[in-house]
Amino acid sequence: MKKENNIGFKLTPQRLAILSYLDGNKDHPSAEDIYKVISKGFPTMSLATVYNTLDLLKKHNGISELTIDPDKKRFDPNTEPHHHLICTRCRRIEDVQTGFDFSLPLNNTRGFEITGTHIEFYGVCPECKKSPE
Amino acid sequence: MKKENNIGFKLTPQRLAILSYLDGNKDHPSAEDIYKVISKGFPTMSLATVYNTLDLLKKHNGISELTIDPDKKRFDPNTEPHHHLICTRCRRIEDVQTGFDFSLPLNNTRGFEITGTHIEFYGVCPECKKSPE
DNA sequence: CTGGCTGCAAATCTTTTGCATCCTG
DNA sequence: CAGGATGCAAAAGATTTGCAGCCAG
Repeated sequence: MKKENNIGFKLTPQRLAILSYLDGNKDHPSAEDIYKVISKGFPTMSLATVYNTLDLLKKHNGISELTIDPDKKRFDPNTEPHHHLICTRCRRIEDVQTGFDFSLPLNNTRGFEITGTHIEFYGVCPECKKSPE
Repeated sequence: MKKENNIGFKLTPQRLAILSYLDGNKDHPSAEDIYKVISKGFPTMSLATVYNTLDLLKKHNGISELTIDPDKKRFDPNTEPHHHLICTRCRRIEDVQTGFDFSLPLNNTRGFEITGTHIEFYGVCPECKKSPE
């Protein structure tokens, strides 16, 4: 079988490692996070390759890039529309499935043609609530 | 923007320049944007001072930091709760006043204690709609 | 005089890019 | 051999930090 998938790029061992790490991952990892984990069992992995692969996946709609974290980009293998719960203490990010979709009242769109909506719910997660401040 | 800034820190000329530039500003400028504008009429302004002042304002709730732009932090002198319309082509960001506040259904909070909500509406602004792609 | 502020430069951190090398077909 | 992929290192951008000098109270 050809080492090529249906969307036009080669599935090299490095890319497979990244793909399998991301598959089903709910941690919204950064490029660095991904690199650290994968390079343990895959010493030749390069950070540049991680970024390359993430770009590739982004372009092919395999992942989405989150702008939630002010310090770095995070990536989400869940490309279905959904929202996020963000802990303001530990920066944990959890998915919130939609099912309560929300539209901007038409008189408020300022002439924009709306193509998507993302809601961020900020709060304190159960873990952090246990310890004061 | 809150004008209680006398409490706790000095209003130096540099800080006043930054404050007056931000006051009422609807452009959601980055630190660099602020620096570029102010340093024209204020040649001794330093980028570090811009960052220092922005940090100070952030701590005193005079501004909020937006995580909307993947490439850099942007700052918003409007500290009232509100949401944003983001043009995916030109990256323009416009305010959307609330008035349709939105709560996460209780059974979805995953144990988080919600403290705030921010909605991002993505779309194409009137200007960008004029020109194809 | 003292402490806070400024501005410069250096340092950090994240992300991108250039390029030589290495497959793989 | 050709083209894509990898990995290293350098570059680029944004932000932070260290520090000496300055200024106001």
